[in-house]
Amino acid sequence: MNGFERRRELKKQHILQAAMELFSELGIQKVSIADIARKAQVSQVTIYNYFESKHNLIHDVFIYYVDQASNQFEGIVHSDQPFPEKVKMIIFNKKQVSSNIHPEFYQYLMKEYTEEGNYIEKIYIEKALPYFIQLFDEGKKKGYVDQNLSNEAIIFYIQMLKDYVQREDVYEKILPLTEDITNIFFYGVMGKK
Amino acid sequence: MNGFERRRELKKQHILQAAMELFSELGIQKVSIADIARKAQVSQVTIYNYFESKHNLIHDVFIYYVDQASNQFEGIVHSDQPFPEKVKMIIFNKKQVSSNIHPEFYQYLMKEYTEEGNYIEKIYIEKALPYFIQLFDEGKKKGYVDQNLSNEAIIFYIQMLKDYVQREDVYEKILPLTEDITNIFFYGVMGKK
Amino acid sequence: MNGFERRRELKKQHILQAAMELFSELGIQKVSIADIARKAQVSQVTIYNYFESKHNLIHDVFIYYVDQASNQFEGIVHSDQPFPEKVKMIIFNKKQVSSNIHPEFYQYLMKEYTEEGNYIEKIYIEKALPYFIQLFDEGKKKGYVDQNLSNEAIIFYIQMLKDYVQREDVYEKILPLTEDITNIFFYGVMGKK
Amino acid sequence: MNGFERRRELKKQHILQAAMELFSELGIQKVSIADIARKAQVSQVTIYNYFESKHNLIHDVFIYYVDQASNQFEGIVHSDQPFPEKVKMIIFNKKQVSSNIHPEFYQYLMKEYTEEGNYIEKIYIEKALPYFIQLFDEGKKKGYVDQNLSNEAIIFYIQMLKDYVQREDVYEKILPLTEDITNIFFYGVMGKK
DNA sequence: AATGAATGAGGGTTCATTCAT
DNA sequence: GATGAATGAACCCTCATTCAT
Repeated sequence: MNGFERRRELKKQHILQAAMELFSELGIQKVSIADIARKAQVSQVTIYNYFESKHNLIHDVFIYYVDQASNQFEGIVHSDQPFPEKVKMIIFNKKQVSSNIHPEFYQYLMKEYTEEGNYIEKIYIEKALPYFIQLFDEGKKKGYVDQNLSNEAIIFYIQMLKDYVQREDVYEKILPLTEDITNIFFYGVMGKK
Repeated sequence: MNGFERRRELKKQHILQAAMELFSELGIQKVSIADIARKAQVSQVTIYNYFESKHNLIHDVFIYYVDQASNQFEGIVHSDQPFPEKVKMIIFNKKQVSSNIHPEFYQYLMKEYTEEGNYIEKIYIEKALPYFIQLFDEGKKKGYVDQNLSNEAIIFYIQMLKDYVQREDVYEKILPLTEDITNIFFYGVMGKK
Repeated sequence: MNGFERRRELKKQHILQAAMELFSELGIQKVSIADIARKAQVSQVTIYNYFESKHNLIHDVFIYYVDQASNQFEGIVHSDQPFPEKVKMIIFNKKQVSSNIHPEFYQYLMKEYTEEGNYIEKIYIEKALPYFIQLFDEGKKKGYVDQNLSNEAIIFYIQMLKDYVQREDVYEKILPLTEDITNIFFYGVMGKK
Repeated sequence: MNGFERRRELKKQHILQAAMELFSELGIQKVSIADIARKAQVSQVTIYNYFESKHNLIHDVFIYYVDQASNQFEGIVHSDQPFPEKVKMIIFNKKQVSSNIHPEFYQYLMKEYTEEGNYIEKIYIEKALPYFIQLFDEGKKKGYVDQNLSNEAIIFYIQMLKDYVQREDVYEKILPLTEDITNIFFYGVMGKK
């Protein structure tokens, strides 16, 4: 990658970052291209030169998102903390780019794309899923996780928790419940016996 | 309530119902007043006569929603099925008007209103919450639920599950996991011992 | 048609008239909805309320056009002037709404519509063509027109002439040639013998 | 002309050719500079370096066009076919670059330029007209054309026919009428006596 | 000389809301 | 009270053109 391409790539990421932040804060539909252009300090047309349409931009933001997420995720999975600590971090570490897809992205993309939908899902599975599985295989081996539970069900739970915890409207209310929520996750509403 | 008022009230509910259905199907932002007017077979202005603004309409749809939900909810709580069955019904019974707020409603209202937010929350707490608490008190008494867990945490979990299960994009993938998900809810990822 | 509908119809025609004039003067592509709205003294959205899209508007202008044209045309055909005079009028009477389609309309519609294209052509044939045929049957009977010539060929000639004569860029240059052009039409470049 | 200039001239013609083809296919307004740049495989700015504006480019395409046309035209006029055959070729030979201006060019230029208009017309007259006149003088001498007809009127007819025949939307419908149309051109609607 | 990047201006279209009847 | 008609503001997108390298 030469200097030209590198600069182009940087600017692209700059725009993607701006878009991602605005999308996260306000939702996709409320953010206009003009908003993104303003935040990224480029003209609207520049965005079109890079991404061709709002649709494509959203698509690329999604990939950017998954990419960043899986990197951070990998860090946690490969760290040498005890298993429960890893799980807690994944669920509650708000600053981290969420490793699972923000639901609005996913929903939007699935509704609008249909065909590309499969491709997007593929990307997601390839990038993010393996770390989930690796993590819970570890959990099962170490006795923290019931061996009979399907990975799908566990991942569903983690994703769900992560999504919710990261939503601005619930985050604050949940903080004091951290311990209880972790407990429910590990021991269920029935509790340890 | 005389005949006039009754008719007015009916028409209002008619509009609310139409709006609710469209919001549920397409999300709030994608539904225009014109769409609602078409579906409810009234003129746009009639909607304004009743609700004054789209904002207010959404507000009222929300209340309508919570109202319907809490009624159905009450039915389940007061029925004479065993506790775990009640929980399962609440989480997985898709046809039922969701007893917790559809997240987009909640998010939208919280972001837009701020001030009224508190009022809306109050409504929600008054209407829907008591049944939750009643239900889990029953669960705790009958030994299905750990007495040390806070109601807030349990309710958070239930809401979260219900939300996710009801989302079109995940519903189908989750169906085969029903058993596992219920198990995790009751016994955690660690499983029964 | 009650008062409401009549007024609506009038306004529609008002917009159509404005659009037609602008299209004739500047071509279709150069005329923006804003231009038409300004000329018709309505808001842009009003135009959308009536016609739904620029595309549809053009379509309707076309029909409006053909309609007006065939009326005027009928007048000439049924008048009691001698045959050559009628032909001359049709070709050279510029003020008359051209009875054949302005080529840009036709081309635009054919390119964009494809499917509706057939419908449009049908309209045209139903409305305008019969008068052409009637006229030239008269011409053949009275000995002004060679009986062996196909109506298609004659109509093609007339249309072509009319189109050209009405084009702003050639009109003035042609005026002094009126006599010659008429002669060629009747007697060919070879001339009367 | 040295090597530099020659190369420059070649590139210019390359661009002109690309532009001409696109204009012919899609009309002037629908073709963007970006389209032309893509087709000619140069950057947009290169086009501006050579032609300064889209306006100028159109102008130069026009001249390029007339130039090519008059060359082909000369070939026909100076060939040794019988006169009627030459005329037929000019009118119906679609592949040949039209020797008369494509109407959209002419109209566009006339409307936009006004001042330069005269210059363009001059170019056209200088290049293309003499061959027309030469051809019809031949026709008059050989008895195919009425001596009393003005050249202007004849040329008007030829141009008009050529234009129409070359339009995609009418070409196919006209093919079966070739004979009739040629007859009308030579003998008029009245027919040979 | 040639290019990739960038942009202001404008076009078609939609929407929540108001006006007039 | 209810409606059809009308609108200003905003949105996505395109284009001819210029800037910077």
